[in-house]
Amino acid sequence: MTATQPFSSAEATAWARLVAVSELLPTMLDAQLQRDVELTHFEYLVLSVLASSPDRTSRMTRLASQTNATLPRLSHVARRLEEKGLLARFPCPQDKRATNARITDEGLAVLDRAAPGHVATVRSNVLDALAPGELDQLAAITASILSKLDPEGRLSATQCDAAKDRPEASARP
Amino acid sequence: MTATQPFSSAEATAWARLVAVSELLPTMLDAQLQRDVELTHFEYLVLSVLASSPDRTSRMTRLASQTNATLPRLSHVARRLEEKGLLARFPCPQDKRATNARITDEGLAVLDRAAPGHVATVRSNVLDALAPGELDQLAAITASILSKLDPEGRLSATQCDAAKDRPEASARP
DNA sequence: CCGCATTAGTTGTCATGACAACTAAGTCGT
DNA sequence: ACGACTTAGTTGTCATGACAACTAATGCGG
Repeated sequence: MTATQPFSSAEATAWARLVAVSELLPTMLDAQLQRDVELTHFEYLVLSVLASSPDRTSRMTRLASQTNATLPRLSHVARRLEEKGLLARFPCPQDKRATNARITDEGLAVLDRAAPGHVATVRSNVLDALAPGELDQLAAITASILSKLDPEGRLSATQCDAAKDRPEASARP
Repeated sequence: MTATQPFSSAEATAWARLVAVSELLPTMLDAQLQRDVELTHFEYLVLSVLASSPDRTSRMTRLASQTNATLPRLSHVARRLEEKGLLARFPCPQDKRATNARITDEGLAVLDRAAPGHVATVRSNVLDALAPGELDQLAAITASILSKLDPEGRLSATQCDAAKDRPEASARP
């Protein structure tokens, strides 16, 4: 009723589509990984971050920020992954408060089994859709948005520039 | 271990950031709306679609596709919104299988109360972050991705071009 | 070196989303 | 006009995420 017309037509379009993508993309990723290897996309992310971490190990807090998650969320997932034998937790010697998480050999195996299908899904649903030039635009736009969503730059993707520094790293997707 | 290097560095960066946005954005939207008006972002979307529908009414199936949701999901949410008095459901006279959902006066009131804060959040977290030109790039990129995620174009945002056709409509954000 | 604030994690509760199973109404072929 | 098929929607079950409350270890000021 109030006459305020908050978004311009162009803004409304872009916003509606971004919302749709944020809704559909996670669902699709979860569905594919669940179907193929009984893993959540978030679990996959956790494992893949660990796989490319020094000594296959990361502290819970750091792992949480690397995966854009809250600590409680990660803690629950770590327990489940541990029960499945894909991950091991052990106390950090230096700081007895802290917990280290390490991916097991079995975890690596599952990851290797999962990777091809996951990569194919990402390609066919996202990367292949982009016209030349749109990849860099997407990187720039998401960086802008993340700088607002995560001002402290605590979370992984914002630091993702760091990943660019080591292009030879055995980066799992 | 397998040497396949599935994503290029640029791809990995863009992808990681898109994943981060898809993770953080819905959480942030839910948090703001929940705090301010005890509404999920999805509930807000449902109400706002209804508010700009003819006769404030839409059929469940259509409403589901307009909000990028599955029918079961919408059904649950509709029941909750009905319990809160923000929405009314009644059988469609023409097709007795179908159910119409209409937003109530109270629903409109809540929506009006919610809109300013929501719009401000969207602006400050997303739209304001974009450099000139990036808005259109974002619209184009998300359109491309949606054409893969939702090939049939069943869901709202893909049809969002239709929204462009009626720029004077009392579109709620 | 003692107490208070801070940091690291874990656990419990509750709401929400996906999926499957089900009911009911319309449609189509013969 | 009758039985099979399809469409519309609802409901139940289960897993997952957010948030709050809790425990435990560290660090800092006096």
